[in-house]
This record gives sequence, structure tokens and C-alpha cells, in this order.
Amino acid sequence: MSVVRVEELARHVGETVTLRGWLYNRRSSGKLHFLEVRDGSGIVQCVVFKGNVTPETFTAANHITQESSVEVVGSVKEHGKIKGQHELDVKEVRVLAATTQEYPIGPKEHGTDFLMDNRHLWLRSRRQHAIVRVRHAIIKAVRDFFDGRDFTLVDAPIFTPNACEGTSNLFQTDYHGDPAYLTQSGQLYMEAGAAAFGSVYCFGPTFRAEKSKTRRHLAEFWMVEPEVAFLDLEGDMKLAEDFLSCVVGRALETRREELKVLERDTSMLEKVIPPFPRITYAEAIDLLQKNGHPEAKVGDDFGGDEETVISSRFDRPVIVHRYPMGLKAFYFKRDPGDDRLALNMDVLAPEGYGEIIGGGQREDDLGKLEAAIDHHKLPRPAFEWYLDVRRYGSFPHAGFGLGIERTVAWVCGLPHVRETIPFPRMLNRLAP
RNA sequence: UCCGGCUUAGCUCAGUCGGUAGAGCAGGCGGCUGUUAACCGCCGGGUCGCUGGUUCGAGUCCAGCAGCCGGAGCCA
Repeated sequence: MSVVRVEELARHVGETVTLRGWLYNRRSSGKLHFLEVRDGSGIVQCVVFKGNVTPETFTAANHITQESSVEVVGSVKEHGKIKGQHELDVKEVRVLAATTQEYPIGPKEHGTDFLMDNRHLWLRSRRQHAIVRVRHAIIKAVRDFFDGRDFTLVDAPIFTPNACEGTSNLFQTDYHGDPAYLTQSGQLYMEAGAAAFGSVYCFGPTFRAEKSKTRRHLAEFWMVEPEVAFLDLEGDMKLAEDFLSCVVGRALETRREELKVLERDTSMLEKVIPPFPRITYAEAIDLLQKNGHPEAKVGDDFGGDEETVISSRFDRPVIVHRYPMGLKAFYFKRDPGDDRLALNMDVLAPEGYGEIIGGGQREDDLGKLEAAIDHHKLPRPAFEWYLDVRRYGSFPHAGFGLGIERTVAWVCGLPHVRETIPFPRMLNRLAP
């Protein structure tokens, strides 16, 4: 008799199998007990009929507490009421370990703060399970995409010696007596990597110490950052749309069931295929002025509100390119056609999910990059290694960064990024 | 940091005009052969966030503080 996983049950109809898992919920109807058992791969209804088991087993089955670990033996059959689903006709139920106290998360509603306090247990519930599985599929698709295009994985360090880009607040740590900061981006290291390997990417956690309390922010989030030698902005945008389409397509392909649990309307996701609409920053400002933001003017950055207005004009992700240099980090290359503009691009997700990709072409001229560092009042010595990338055979190159949690929130249709990462780190949450 | 809201049973919430605390779920007992957050009956369960004030009397009104949620700024 084989031990099978819930997600494999369809291949074992008519067989007697063993399941090991935890009691998710229990209902009863006199001579029938319905035990919902989950094993990590899914949830299955196990039917205990009084006539099929010993009186002791029947009574005991009705007293198994929620989330006790159990072993169930039974035969697999079609669900009595729901077509396409399967259930287990129980022959034996054994409690492996009963809960020692009442499980805190009941089948009724709970508040977010309470659930986050119990995040280690909340992950067991149906929706959270679905979200983490979608996240996994997205991350796997990210790696498969770059691996399939012969990118080399070049991991960037987490500890960095300087508060580099000078834009956001970083977490400071004590590094054997010297200050060190948790990375906010692996990009500068990827530029060095591109000169060594051609096409590279890094994928890891990044940190921002900003006191942001919004549905789009985490203190610790995961970012994938490709960087490609001899690529211009045009190629970068092409790479971004191919990449995002591939990732979303994979989630749709491999995580249908999970998206159904999340009640995600996938029609908007089906449309994520290249090419994406592209507009310039100037066109975006114009669009804002004509759609409820008459105060918008060149030089403004977009808030969440503005991003929603722009993205809602399109039925798929939209690329906004060529922002004013003043709004962007020092390392962007200037547009040869208008040196007030940066050769950068942001990808805004539809349905109000905002910026999920930011990137562009990097400055490859040594003198201009030195000037930009001075202009931003950044400490030159910290950037000598970065300038070396230009001193020793400079080359045009471009790349971008994609925020995993915002992408997962968008694909899953969640209102907040906090549920897209197993253990979120936020302004007021460091535990569990 | 700023603006707004919330805080009552283990959990989710109701609580009228200021008059002495309620429901559902969870837990226990019983009932029902097809339940889907099952349902029905019975039982136990309270520092009304904290501190102070007004009042004969405060869960309720006022002030301060704390925690949480949402938004802004900043960003992915």
C-alpha cells in the first residue's frame, strides 16, 4: 500500500492508499464524518462512514482536533458531489500527534495583525499556501528564463561598504567595528559581472530602511537584476517584456489551481504578451494632465496614484521611458537626442500594481560618470572599483531590476505585498 | 514624519440617549448517511488598550499615551 500526496490522488482512483498530513477542518452528519486533510500538496475530503470502521475509530474520528497530524488509510474515489474532485473512503484513521492546545486560526475570519503574529501557522491555510506556490513558480520561471538564455548567475553581496546610490535609507550594521550596510541593489556589481561574463543576473534579498507604511512596501524584499553587455535601452525594453511575459505565462500555465483558490480573474494576465505599449515620460505627463491630474508637470515623479492612472489606460504592462535625469540615479546614460533625459525605463503593471521593473542603459563614458558622481555629491573613493569597469574597456550595457513581491501581488491579485513573502519584514514587524 | 480610522471573550464583531456585558466561531456534551466557514440543542468563557478627568454612575463623554490599519512622502 503506497503513501501518496493529495495532488497525485487522481492517478490512484480505485486504489487503497495512505495519506499523511494534518486535519484542516472537520464536519459531521451523524453516521458520516467528513475530515479535510491537508498534506502540503493539497486538501482532500476523507469520508468516515460508521459502517466502514470500528466503533472506536468512528468516535475518535469526530474528536480529532484541528491541525493534529494524522495518517489516513482509504480508497480513492470520485467526490460524491463535486465533479472532477476526489475523496478518500476511510478505512483507518490514526492520530500521529494531537495538538497540545487549541489551534489559534479557526475557520472564521481573523484580523491581519493577528494572522501575521501567527504567520508560521497562517502559511498552512489554503490561500497562503496558494500564494507561496505561485511565488515559487514565478521565481522558478525567472531563473529558467535567464538560464535558458545563457545568463550567468553572479550573486551580489548583501553587506556593502557604502550607502551607495544615496537615494534611500539603508540598514546599518556593525562589521567588525566598521559600519556596513545591507544592500539595496546588486546592480553596480552586475555591471562588473557583465564585463566578465557578458550576460549576468543576480537574485536575492534587498533592504530598504525607509519608514514606508503602504501596501507596496517591505523592509526586506527580493529582486532579480539582469545586466547585459552591448545592450542598449531598446534591447533592454525588449528583454524586459519578453522576460515578464514568460514569467506571467508560466504562472498561468503551472499554477491554475492556485489562482483559482485566490479567485484571480486571469483575463488581464492572459494579455501579457509582447510587445508592451511604450510611452515617453513626457507623454505620460501629458496623459496625466488629460486624466484628472492637471497639476502634473515635467520634473514630477509619479506616486502610486499617478502610476494607477497611467497603467489603467492600457490593457497590459506599459513601459514608460526617458525620465528627466534629475529624477534618476547617477549611473544612467543620457539620451543622445536630449541630454536632459535619461535612457531609463520603468514597467508599470496593470490594475494599479505600479512599478514592478526599473532599469535602463548605464553611462559608459568615464568622464561623464565621474561628473555624475561629483554632481550627486557621492564619495569618489567608494566608486573607484565601479569606475574601473569604464577604465578597462568600457562598453555600452543595460539592465533592470524586478521586484518579486510586487509581481507576485499582481499575478495573485492581492491588495498588499505582505502576503507575497513567507515571513514579511515591515516597518513594525520583525517577527515571527 | 504628517493626515484619517480602529482597539470589548481565545478569534471576528455588536453594544441605542451615560444606568452595571452580548452574538457567532473555537472548546465540552448530545442529535442527524453527503457535509462544504455544515446545521440544531445545552454548557463554561470578560483588567471593555493604558493613564487621568467630567459625572451619583463611563464600554459609552473629554484629554494624553500606546498599539494596529489605511493613505502621503520615498521607492521595487
